[in-house]
This record gives sequence, structure tokens and C-alpha cells, in this order.
Amino acid sequence: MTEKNEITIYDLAKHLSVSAATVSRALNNHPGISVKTKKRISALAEEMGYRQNDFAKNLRNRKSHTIGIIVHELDSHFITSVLSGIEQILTESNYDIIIGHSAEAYEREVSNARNLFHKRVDGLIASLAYDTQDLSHYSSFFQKGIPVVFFDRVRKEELGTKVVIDNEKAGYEATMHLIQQGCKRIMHITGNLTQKVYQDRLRGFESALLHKGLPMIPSLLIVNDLSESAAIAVGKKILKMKNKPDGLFIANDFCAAVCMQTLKEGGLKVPQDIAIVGFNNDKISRVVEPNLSTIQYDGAEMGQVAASTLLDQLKNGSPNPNGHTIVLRHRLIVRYSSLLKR
Amino acid sequence: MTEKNEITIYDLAKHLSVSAATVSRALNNHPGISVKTKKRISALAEEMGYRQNDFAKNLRNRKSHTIGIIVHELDSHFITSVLSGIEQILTESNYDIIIGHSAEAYEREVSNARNLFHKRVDGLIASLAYDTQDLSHYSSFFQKGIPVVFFDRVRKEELGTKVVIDNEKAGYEATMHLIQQGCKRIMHITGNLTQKVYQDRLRGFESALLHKGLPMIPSLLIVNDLSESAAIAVGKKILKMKNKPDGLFIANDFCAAVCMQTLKEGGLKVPQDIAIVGFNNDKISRVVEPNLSTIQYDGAEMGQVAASTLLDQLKNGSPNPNGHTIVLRHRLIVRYSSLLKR
DNA sequence: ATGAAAGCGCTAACAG
DNA sequence: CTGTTAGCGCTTTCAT
Repeated sequence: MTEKNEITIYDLAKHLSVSAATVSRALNNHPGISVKTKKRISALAEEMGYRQNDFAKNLRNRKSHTIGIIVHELDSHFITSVLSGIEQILTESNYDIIIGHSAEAYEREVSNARNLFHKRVDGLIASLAYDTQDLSHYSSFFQKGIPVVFFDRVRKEELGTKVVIDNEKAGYEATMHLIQQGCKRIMHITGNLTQKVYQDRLRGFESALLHKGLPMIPSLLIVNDLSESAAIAVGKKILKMKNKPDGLFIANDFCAAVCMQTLKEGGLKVPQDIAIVGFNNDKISRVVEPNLSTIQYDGAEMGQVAASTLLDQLKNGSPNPNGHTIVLRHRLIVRYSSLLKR
Repeated sequence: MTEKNEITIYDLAKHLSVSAATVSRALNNHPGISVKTKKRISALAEEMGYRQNDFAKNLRNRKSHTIGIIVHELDSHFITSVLSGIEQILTESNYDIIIGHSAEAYEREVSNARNLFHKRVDGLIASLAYDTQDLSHYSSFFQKGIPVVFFDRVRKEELGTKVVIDNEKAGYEATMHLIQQGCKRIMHITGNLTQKVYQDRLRGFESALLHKGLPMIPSLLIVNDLSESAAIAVGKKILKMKNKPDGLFIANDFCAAVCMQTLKEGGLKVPQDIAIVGFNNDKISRVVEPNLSTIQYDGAEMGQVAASTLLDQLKNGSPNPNGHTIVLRHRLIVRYSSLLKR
């Protein structure tokens, strides 16, 4: 076992007969250390296999140089893209990252938040769990002036910075597209309406109906948890309806895909009997049959923007830029699941 | 801004007129501190909002109490399950977790490994990237006696502990199932054969053919990167073949799903014209049409086993249990994509 | 059962 | 341009 033989700046200092301070400064590329000594020092450091001790450094600096990330899930193309975007920006600035995921559970989101707080992250980027109803578990961050950026799944509260898309507009466009394809009875299937994303998509759905003079029928609004089982349940429910919808706007691709399956198994034709539009442009949307029309937005970009915003706040020390909202673009991708007019 | 007002054990000590040492011991539940003082101290700690400083603690202890995890991807149900399994075990023991993902790129795996090494994780759990050909980037861990557990995507080298399934047997079973369904010309589509997983699945494929006296036809072995584009390419290739295969064993569900799509678009019927078995029991296998037969194995269990094994090594300080391999069970799930006899 | 004191490795005044 | 010194918050002998 090669224990104990960890090299420190003192070892380097001794070898070169300089002080530890000089070594420290050289390694941190401090101006006012001759290029010569810098070179000697970093060469020796390399040679002796020196690795800096982040604990000592962080203890001294009272900073972790680490950003915490809380996501509601991991198992999605969108989230993976966001993470890549964040990583790209943050590693450029040499920040480290700790990822916590809540698996859509409020409890776990809370414990992740607490954990990251104890880990003393310098900043936080978060997307809320499905059933998160308040932001009190982030209050320790706000109190200490640790910047928090929420993305995608955000809440209305004027706390932290938000990076989102215009879900209302997206909902409007998805619905309008179905109307233009000739749909008259459009059902909207969505998640927990206490979540702003779902609220906004519903709002867009409603205003599209309104603008086109279509009635708002209560039985054509379904709220569930967008899970696999919920999708199957909705599909079966539709199959039993006497007066079936002819269009479906579903707030999530996975749910849309499973629901479509169920409908097809029940003998309905998509899009002829029932046209479908999903949301998120997940990988699955290109695999189901027919391919799913959906709302696309760039996860990588969202991640990049969230990270850059956070870095700005960290650098400029803007204490409480609460309530700022950054809106990114999205677009409707039309595929066969909603194509009635060709 | 509420800066600077971080509570330390000295603050607690002063308030209670005891020494910092006592506070430290009390907080760590040291025997030989009276229950009474322990209670007083932890009550005050709670009240004053004390949070221990991990940096100081780790610096002093020369341990991070953190486990590093490197995964080849995040965007998969299997990996998410593994992570849950790991988290479950590790948080029970109060270990923290840092996740790095390589996005299937060797370069990123290397930099993740280096990063985690610098972060001084106490142990490492890793699944190799698609194009990882050697384990040299883990040598710093082995040298320092930091335990490493590989799971699923492992290499042959006798380094670290491994947690896997019997891929050869699984490959054998998948192929045998196709043969039993009446397939005579079975194609195997798989990934980089320098990866043990793919090698073993191929071996199983071959021995099944052998046992049933079926010939091994070189043109019926396709090696690609199992990506979406590769899947489409293979599908098209098959459509052009004069002497088409009547069965497909594909080493990954996503690739199988996309390939199946392409085949169906080209007019082939699944499973009548061509039966398909995938691998991994991804969510997608239950959404494609027909539902995909596949090899299932429990990611959560794999994660739990990997984490427990690591903890054992950490506790018992077994320095180099290299070469140990733990094999978990798997099973074939038969769905419609391969069901010819009913 | 508790305290005093030293030190983990690093950085930042301050001094030269 | 470089060295001295003190201290970040915690744990741990060694005392008592």
C-alpha cells in the first residue's frame, strides 16, 4: 500500500529551497512570480505527482468551487442534454459539479438540497420534482446569498433566476396545429397543475381553443402523473368514450407514446381517428409509430444558459437577482402522428 | 447578506463553557462523553444552525467520505436503476456520491477519473465507455489502494472487482429462443468487440448456433456502435439483402427498436418475416410495436451489490481484492417481436 | 469525563 | 519577486 506519501506544497518547497507560499502562488499562476520559478515549480509538481488538496484549499478559501445540480430525473434525453450543457460551461471555468436527482419525489429533492447545502456548493441549478409545492427547502441558500438558478420545472415565486421556454406559447402552437389539421374535439392530457409548466401549457391550449371558437369541454382535460400506467389508463378511458376526441395534446412524449400504443391496440388509427402531439422531442418520439409530433427545445442550450447565468452571479456577486426569467426558444416539430392534411 | 456568520464548534463550546474537543466528541457520538452533555451540545447545535465543515473534517481525516461513480451514459433506464441502487446503499452508510458521465467517450472517462482522483474519493464505481480499451487511467487508484468496482461494462483485466451478468449465457438463451421459434438464419448485431459484454454475447450466440448445428455465416454478424444511425443503416442493409435473415439478436434495445422500425417501413413483418430479440429491457422495449423480446436484468440490484462490495472493501480494508467477479442473474423476457409459435 | 495543544495543507496579509 | 506568519474548522493524542 502506498499510503501516506501524499506530496504537499511543502515537499515541493523543500526540494527547490523556496517557501511554500511561493509554490502556492506559482501553482495558482499568480502574477508577480517569475516565469522561471513558475516553470521549475510546475515541472517538479508534475514529476513528483503532486495533487492539490481541495479540502485544505476550500477550507482556507471558504468556498467549494463546486456547483450543485438537482434534477427531477436522469432517464431522459432532455435532461441529459441539459447536463451536458451545464458541464460544458462549468468545466470551462473549472467548477466542479455534484448531481443529485430527486426521482420526481419531493422528499428526495429536499434531502438533496440539504445535502448540497452542507457540501457548501457555491451555487445551485435545479429543476423541481413532480410534486414539489414550495421552495422552502431552498431558503437556506437564499438566506446565505448562494445563487440559485431554476430551469424548466420552475415555480411562480420570485425567488432565484429562471430559465424556461414559453410553455404557454408552445401549448398554443401545439393545439393550433391540431386545429389546423381539422381536429374539433381536442383532449389535453397533462401533469400536476400546481406545476407552472403544466399550468402554462394548459393556458396555451385553452387560448388556442378560444381563438378558434372551439368549446372548452371539461371531460377533455385529463390531469395525471404522466406515467406509464397513467398513460395506459387514459388510453383505455378514451377507448370507452362514446364521444371520442379527435386530437390529443399530451404534455410529455413518453406518456404520449404509451397512450398512442394503447389507442392503437384498441383499434383506433393514428392520426386518422385521433391525431397526437407530444412534448419534449424525446428519443422515443422518433421510434414510436407513427412518429410523434412534438415540441422541441434545446436542452444543451438551456443548460448552457443556466450555467452562464449562475457564473455571472458568482463573479459579479449580484446578491439577489431574484425573479429574473430567461426565456428560450422552442419549436413545433410536425411528424406523422398529427398529419391529416398532406 | 448573512455572510461570515458560520457557526463552528468553537462557538458552541463557548456558549456551553466546554472545550471544542468535547463538542467534537459529542457531535461524533464518542463514548466517554456523558449523555447529558451530548444532549446539551446537540440541542444547541440544532438551535444555532450549526453545520459541520466537511472540508476541515476531511482535511483532518484525510478521507473524503465520498464515492465516485463513472457511468457511460445517463439517458437509460438501466443506468438510472443502477444509480438508485448505489445511492440507496451508500446513503445508508452516509457516504456522499459524485457522478461523472463519459457520454460513451474514452476521453471524458479519463478526465472524469482524474477529476475524481483529485477529489480524493474513497472508492470508485465505474462502467466503461464504449471505446475504452484499457484501464490505465484507473492505475492511480490501484496504486493508492483505493478500491474500484466495475459493473456491467467491464474488461477482462484482473483489476478491481467486477459485478456483471453472464452475458454469454444470456446471448445463448436469446439465440436459442430464436432457434426454438423456428429461425434458421439468425443475424447478430452488436457493439465493439473489444468490449467484454459484446464479446460474451457473441460467444453465446455462436455456441447456440453450434449446439443446434446451424452454420455460422460471416455476413450475419454486424458490428457497429449501436447508435440510431447505425440501426437505420443496418435496417436498410437487411432490406437490400437477397437472402435475408429470419431472426435478429441485437445487443441493445434502442438499436433493436430503431432497426425494427426501419425494417417495418421497408415492408417486412415482425416477427413473421423476421423475429427480433434485444437486450436490457429498456422502457422503449414496451413501447415499440410489436413489443420487444429482450434480456432483463436488475439494475437496482447491480447497483446495490456494487456499492455493498465497495463498502466491504472500505471497511475491511482488503487492499487488493483484484479479479473478484460477482455474477448476477438475468432472464429472457419473451414478447411479441419474437413470438412465432403461440 | 473533559481540556490543551498540535497539525491536516493551503492561502493571504504583511513585510522586505 | 519572495518569505514569514497566522489561521481556516476539525480531530486526536496526551494529560488531568
